[in-house]
Amino acid sequence: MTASLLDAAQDLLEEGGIDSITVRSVATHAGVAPMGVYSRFGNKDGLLEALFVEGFDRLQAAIASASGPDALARLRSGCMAYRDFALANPHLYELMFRQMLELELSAESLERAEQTFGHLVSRVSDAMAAGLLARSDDVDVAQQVWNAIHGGVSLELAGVTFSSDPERTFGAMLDAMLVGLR
Amino acid sequence: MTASLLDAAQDLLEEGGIDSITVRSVATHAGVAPMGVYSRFGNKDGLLEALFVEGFDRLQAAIASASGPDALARLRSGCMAYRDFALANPHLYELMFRQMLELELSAESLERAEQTFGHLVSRVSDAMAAGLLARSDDVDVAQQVWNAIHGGVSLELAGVTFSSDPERTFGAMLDAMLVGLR
DNA sequence: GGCTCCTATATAACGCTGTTCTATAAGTAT
DNA sequence: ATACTTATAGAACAGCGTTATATAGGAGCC
Repeated sequence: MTASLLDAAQDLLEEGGIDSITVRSVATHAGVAPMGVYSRFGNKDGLLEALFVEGFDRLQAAIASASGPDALARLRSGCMAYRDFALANPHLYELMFRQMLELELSAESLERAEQTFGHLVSRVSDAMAAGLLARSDDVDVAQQVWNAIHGGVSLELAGVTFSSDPERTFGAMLDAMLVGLR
Repeated sequence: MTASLLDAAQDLLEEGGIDSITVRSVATHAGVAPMGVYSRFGNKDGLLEALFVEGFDRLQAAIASASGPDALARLRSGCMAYRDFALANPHLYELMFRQMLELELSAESLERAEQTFGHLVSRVSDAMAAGLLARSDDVDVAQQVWNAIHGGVSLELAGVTFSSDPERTFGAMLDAMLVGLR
């Protein structure tokens, strides 16, 4: 039941964006009465929070699956996977970062999101250990990288791209960043 | 009348965020009946679009006012001014980029936003002309810079900063970016 | 000046939203 | 088999954006 509600919400999200997720639409799509959302998730925000967590888990898996010949290549590959995930799940990505602004999320949910960031920190740390990035605070550098890739993805999803080849521009930004951090 | 409605909307936006902007609340705050919003702006989206345009105009002014001893310093200073603007007007900044996703804006409104980007392109172009950045497509490079600073600002506004000193981290990201583009 | 027409504003209503309340059905333990 | 707890269904409430209707005000003309 709780899974079917989540599935229904994801379907509606993919199909019609955030606004098409309403308590009634999700419940109907899952073949349940609206009250089902409240008994399972407390309220609509609880349902959105579950989507938030699932989104970060999937994002983390996408980053983790990236590979490469050396630590810096794996970092770069993970960042490209980050972009691929966002472009493949635009509405989910939007929801994940909008909820961060609007909802006050539970400690557990925030930790799930931080775990994803932790993966990025590890990759940065590995690259530093391999001498491929200048040694400094790995969390700080990971934050800088995340800033850049999140911005690139956000503007691309918003349709604000003045580049003819967004993927190439994204890669070029990433390379400039990594060169500057070397 | 149309100015007082805009002022009322800005007041409510600053005070309570995007959700506190409702047709009724804005009209009441401006001492007008709800219908006034429709006669002046067509509908609520028209009002939000007016806020969007005004936001980009103010952002452009903030970037333009930045100065420095050379072209690269002026570019960097403009980026820092970009961050200052966003932190000083968090809800307005959120609205500006959310509307880009949700509303389909008029051609004129989009052009106003593009003018702001044009200022950034000019600063990049100047830095290239002065030999302080590697010569390449200025629009493409400006996009990369915008990606990075928008991401940094967005995550900071969302409260997703694992750095102890966000301003320093933002500056470090910017420097890494500019070094990589040299 | 008085009358007509047009425009703009106010009021009420419609359909939608999230949420809550009440009553009914189902399932379990004794 | 009965009693009690739990979950579900349905209606109802306040708020939202929007629309339709009715009323007031001002401009143009005789």
